[in-house]
Amino acid sequence: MGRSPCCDKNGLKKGPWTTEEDTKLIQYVQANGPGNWRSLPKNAGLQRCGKSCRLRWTNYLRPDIKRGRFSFEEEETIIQLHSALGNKWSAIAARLPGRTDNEIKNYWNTHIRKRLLRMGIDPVTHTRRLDLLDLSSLINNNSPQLNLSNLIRLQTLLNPDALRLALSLSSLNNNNNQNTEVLLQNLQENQLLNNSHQLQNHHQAPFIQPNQFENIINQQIPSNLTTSLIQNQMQGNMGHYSANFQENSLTPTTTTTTTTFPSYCYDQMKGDFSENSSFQSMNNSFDSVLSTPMSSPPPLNSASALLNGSTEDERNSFCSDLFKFEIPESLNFDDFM
DNA sequence: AAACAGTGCAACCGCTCTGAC
DNA sequence: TGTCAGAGCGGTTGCACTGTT
Repeated sequence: MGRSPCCDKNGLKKGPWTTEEDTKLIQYVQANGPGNWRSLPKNAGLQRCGKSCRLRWTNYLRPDIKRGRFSFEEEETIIQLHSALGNKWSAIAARLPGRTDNEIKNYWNTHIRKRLLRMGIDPVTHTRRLDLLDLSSLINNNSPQLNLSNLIRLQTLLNPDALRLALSLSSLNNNNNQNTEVLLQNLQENQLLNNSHQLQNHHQAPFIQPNQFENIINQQIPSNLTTSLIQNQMQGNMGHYSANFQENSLTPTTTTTTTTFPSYCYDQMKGDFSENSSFQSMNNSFDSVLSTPMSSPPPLNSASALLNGSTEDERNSFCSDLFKFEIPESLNFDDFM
């Protein structure tokens, strides 16, 4: 006849636990220790099934449970462990003292998963979902040059820093197909830069003008300059990728920006760079940054400082606005259909 | 102010897996 | 080897809270 049910469902209470029930369970477990859950409700005078008692104890009443919101470090740990372990919540919980598997699972499903999706990252595979932002449809790959009109249209959608970076990167290699690929990758990556930039400076960087844009496209940048520039930007402390594209940027009018990332973002950037031979030299910089011990307080402009004490919305916006575009009212969407 | 929708979280359900006996 | 209890997991529900209309 198979296994008998763990408890007689009839007559047993369900739903939220009362403080009285909690007190009974705590007192019983303190006196007798956890375990023997099937007989516990009867011995403790509880009208609950053993499984309900076990879940209540392990997920809520255990003295070592840490309540309250997840810290930024905990969140990072969850993401990194999930990328390695998958949905093994108990294994993840074992590495987060005071957190339960159920709590982590709920937090994943209600916060992190949504955030990753908004970032265009598949929460299962932890890889970027290109289908969410298929910029390739906006650029004519048959053109020997990057299609200027399309790029100008892109400029209306993307922060100018993104395009400056893209154009800088495109000068690294003379292969146009590869250029386009690199451009597409880094246009998306640089949404990170823009988003953090906005978070710190609380204002929108000015858009460059079309005539400036043509000058940018026509300008040739020595590849070693650009590479060293980007390498220099990776000398941020505390494991944060600090990018300052401004001093050597292609437009002289904007202010210096420093950009920081959660280390989770480094993995993505590092992976992206490693896929392209033009950027392999950057990997050492990533490695040195990632191996920097977190031994001193983070700078005020670090992601930790920004996120730990900020609101949930702010934390969301830090990573979730990666694909947020400014769309001018005059934009004709038919052009993209 | 009330109705409604969206969100977060505790708790539950059903199932599988594991280890002890 | 089969049974059982405990543990773990994915999915779901119900409710309280909050923001919007």
